[in-house]
Amino acid sequence: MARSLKAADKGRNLSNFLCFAVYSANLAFGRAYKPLLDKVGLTYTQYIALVALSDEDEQTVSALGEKLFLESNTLTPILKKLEQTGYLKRHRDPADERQVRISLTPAGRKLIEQDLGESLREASGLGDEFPVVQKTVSRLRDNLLRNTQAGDEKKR
Amino acid sequence: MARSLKAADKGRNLSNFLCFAVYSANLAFGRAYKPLLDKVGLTYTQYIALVALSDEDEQTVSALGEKLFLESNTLTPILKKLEQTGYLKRHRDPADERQVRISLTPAGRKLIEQDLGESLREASGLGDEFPVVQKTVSRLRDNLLRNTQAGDEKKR
DNA sequence: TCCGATTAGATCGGATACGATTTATTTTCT
DNA sequence: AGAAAATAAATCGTATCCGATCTAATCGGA
Repeated sequence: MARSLKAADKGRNLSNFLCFAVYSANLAFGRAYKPLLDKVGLTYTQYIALVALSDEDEQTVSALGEKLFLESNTLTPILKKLEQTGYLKRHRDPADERQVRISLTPAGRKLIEQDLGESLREASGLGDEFPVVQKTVSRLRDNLLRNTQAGDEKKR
Repeated sequence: MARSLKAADKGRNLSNFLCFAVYSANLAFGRAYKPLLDKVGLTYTQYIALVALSDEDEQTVSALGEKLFLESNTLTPILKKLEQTGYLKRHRDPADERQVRISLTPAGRKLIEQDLGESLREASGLGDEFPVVQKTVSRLRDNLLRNTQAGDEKKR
């Protein structure tokens, strides 16, 4: 019954890569959210950005980027699109014209109140493990950023 | 000691979103791999594709796509790039000219043998949990695909 | 057999990620 | 005060993802 030691057992097949599990789970989340988000005309990333913005009004682009692990090169186009769609407003901070402050509009806030992802809690099939997995994966992320060059610019 | 019920406690702040944990962990993996992959001139997705190809020679694009949860619209450009770089070869199947067969070159196989991700096992900080998390996240992915519209076209 | 349906890849357009650079503003240092 | 350094956001080019469409090859039924 024990399998012989073929190439696949050397630890290099896909299922042995944690990075692939995370990569593909992320794709799966994107697809699971798609039908829900299509109804409100949002993409997955746009939705996540709105959730982060619901924390607090008048956040700057970099503060938001810190929560989302993204920078202005990625965020600026997304925020401009969300402004066009009417879910948020952007304006330069009069006290420091370099910064752009972002706030949800009532429409944006209303959208977040709907808790679109709730139905996916069941679809995850994790049951009581749900919060544990959440914390574990978050810890994994933080460890990776801390223990690799990925977080180096922060340390300087 | 108990916090009062503010907006953040209603379950909609970022840290309560499993999808965000997965999303950001995936970003973190991409950044952790980046310095390693830069040395061999590969991107994160290209590397994952090579790992999947190391399973077996002469895979078709759709067979590879099934492993990676991707389709030809995403894979074709990546595979063409990897062919240019010299890590794989593509050729039409003479028995069915619709299909393209893909195999690693010796250079591609040599690259995979190096086990580039090994050092990240420690950086993940998961210790003995590593294989458990791997399985749990894979299960999460499979459940999401099965329990949502995301996997619907497969059922028809 | 032959024509419509199916299948496998490829192509195209829109939306992220991200390194590198640019612009505008503010801070710092003398 | 004034020039250099630092900072915040935006811009640009490359590489994914993905829906929709296209093309070429194969299959299937009357």
